Amino acid sequence: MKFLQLQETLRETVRVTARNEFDIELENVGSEIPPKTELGDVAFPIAFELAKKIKQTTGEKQNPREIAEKLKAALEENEAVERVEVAGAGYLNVFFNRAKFLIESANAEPLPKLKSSENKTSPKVCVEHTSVNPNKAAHIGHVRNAVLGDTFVRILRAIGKRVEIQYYIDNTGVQVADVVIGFTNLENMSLADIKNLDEKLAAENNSFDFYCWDLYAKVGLAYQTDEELKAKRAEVLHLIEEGNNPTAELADYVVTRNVQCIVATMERFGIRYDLLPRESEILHLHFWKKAFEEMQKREVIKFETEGKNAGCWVMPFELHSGNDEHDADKILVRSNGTVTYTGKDIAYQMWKLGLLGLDFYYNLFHTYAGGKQVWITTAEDLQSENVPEFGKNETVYNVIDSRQSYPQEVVKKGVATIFPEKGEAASVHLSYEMVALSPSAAEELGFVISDEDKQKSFIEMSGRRGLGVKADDLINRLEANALKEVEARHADLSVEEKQKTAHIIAVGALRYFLLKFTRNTVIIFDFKEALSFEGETGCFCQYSAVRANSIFRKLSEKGEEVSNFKEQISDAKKIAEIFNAVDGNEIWSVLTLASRLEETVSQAAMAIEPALLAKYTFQLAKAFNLFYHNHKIIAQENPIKRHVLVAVADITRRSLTSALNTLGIEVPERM
RNA sequence: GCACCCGUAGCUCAGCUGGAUAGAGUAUCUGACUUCGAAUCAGAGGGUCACAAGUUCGAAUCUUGUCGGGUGUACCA
Repeated sequence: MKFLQLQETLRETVRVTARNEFDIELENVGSEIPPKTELGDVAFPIAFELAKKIKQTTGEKQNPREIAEKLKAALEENEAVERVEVAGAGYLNVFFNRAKFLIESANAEPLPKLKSSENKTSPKVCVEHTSVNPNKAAHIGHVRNAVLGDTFVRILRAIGKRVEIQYYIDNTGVQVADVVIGFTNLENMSLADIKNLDEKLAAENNSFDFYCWDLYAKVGLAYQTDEELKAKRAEVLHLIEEGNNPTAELADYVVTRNVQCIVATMERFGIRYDLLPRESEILHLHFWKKAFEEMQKREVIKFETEGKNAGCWVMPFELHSGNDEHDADKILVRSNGTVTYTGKDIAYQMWKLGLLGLDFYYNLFHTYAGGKQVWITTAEDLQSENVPEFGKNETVYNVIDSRQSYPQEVVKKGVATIFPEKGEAASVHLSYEMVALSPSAAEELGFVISDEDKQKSFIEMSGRRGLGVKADDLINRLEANALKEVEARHADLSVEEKQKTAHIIAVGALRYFLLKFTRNTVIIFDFKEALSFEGETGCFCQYSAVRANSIFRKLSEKGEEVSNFKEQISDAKKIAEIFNAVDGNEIWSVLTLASRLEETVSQAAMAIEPALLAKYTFQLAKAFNLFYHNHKIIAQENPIKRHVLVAVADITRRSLTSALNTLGIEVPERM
């Protein structure tokens, strides 16, 4: 809608007037939403600032109210503006022409369809998220990562960006080695045995990643007493990295099966990927070697010949001053010649930004329902056809929890040091705080909590300890609860419809629960709160949209279609009377709130904060519920008022639906 | 030690680049289904915005300090 543009136009008017009348250049003109509709639709507390600046430049003392009067006249020239009031010590409160606004909004899209997201030549950005190690099932912490990443993707697309979604597969890390050791040493299984087990699990309706979850925890436990087993880890890790041997083959099977499970889990939450880049290819296709050469050529790393880092290649840093215990420099190549994770990450980041000069080979990994494809990298050229163009991104957003902000800083600064022409702005760490368990939630999961842990306000989840809420378990519980509610309300629906509805509600509940917290808030997981369908929840927002839709279903049954109403919304004078009536402000405030979606999405994109959109969606749903209770639409007798109410309800439900979809939440038919 | 994050109602959290009377949800209490759907709505109580100083027309928001909590600071990933 045109709320955003109107606000920008008014801002420009303020800027121009300040220049012409007072010879003052205003860089950014702040605006705010007045606390009450009665105080206007947008306010500029700019006169105070102008008074100060005039005094600074000319020494002349001017009354803010007089300054505001001059701006008021200029703002009132805009025909979308009904009037401007100067309030308090110098607030400029702008009131829009309500009837005109409604007429224009009735036919506008809540989020304008932007062509550039489909334009193949416009610059592309990359969002990398999920990054669950492929050795176990995903837990709720991983889901926070994926939901944040996925929602940010939807926000970027809504503002017209082309986006590439990657899930990095760390298939040569120690976690994978640990599970491999579990299979080969604790369970004495061969690859064939594992395949048999996999089939058996599938037949029993158990999943491979859940099995690995338990096995990984067992290995962790065994390490505590079995030094010999722990020593085996380095050996297995080396074999996996090297490739082309039975251990690597076994590891590859385990990894691929886990990735399949995790991709399927995420699909349940509406999360899909474009590409799964694997660490093994970064090694085998010599990405690191190329990056290393580039760093040497540009002289941004040095070989230490003495001191405690002797024999290592390091990247010098002044990130933090460093002291006796901790070095300021970051080791990229160990003294034994192997590359650290951060080193590999720099090479990967270079590739993502199109700076490496090398590329992967690709193979189709999976085709989603509806035909969308997800690709995986390979080390050999498999002559795949119709491979999309990956990499070469303008900007890269890495969704990684805040505990990794130091290595992320190294990657960002590292790449920027190697390629000053690209700069630091191209690498964005989309950082967020972890999901932890309250001691009581951990006990509820059946874990024995130490006295020390009981004292803590929260307990970190740990794959190694098998401590965590598994994503599939949680969504299963949510679906079961939702199904009970749907059955109680809509017994007449078919089983499929009930299940589909329960699924949509469950996803809405979980996604909203994870998105309503701002990124740097630690979520202390609480079952009661996460499982709730009441209050500030996704379900609340969905319910609001469902009720709105049911009004239009009823209207449609009576043969009244929305398009007819739009045509009848034309008589500005009569519409104005409705808005000027006692309950006019209430109707108007829902309309203006519904018109702020585009602005909110753009704010969420700028601030990289999906919670802004989640909060807005809830506010809008709440405003609609109030409107719904106070105004009977179908029964409304005054025809003009009825048209206005229908138009406002329609604009609101479309905005609400768009907002929810941008959060990855669907609106069911009935619930 | 150093770096980053956090401290707002009993609890869980919002509060945008400083702006009008600090807001939600939840919990507690009270009311509303013969109505376009009660997974809803209305009302009540509940605050020294950790503490102190500073910046200014104006501070929960910015600066500094103090206290309390978290995370990181690996030749782990």
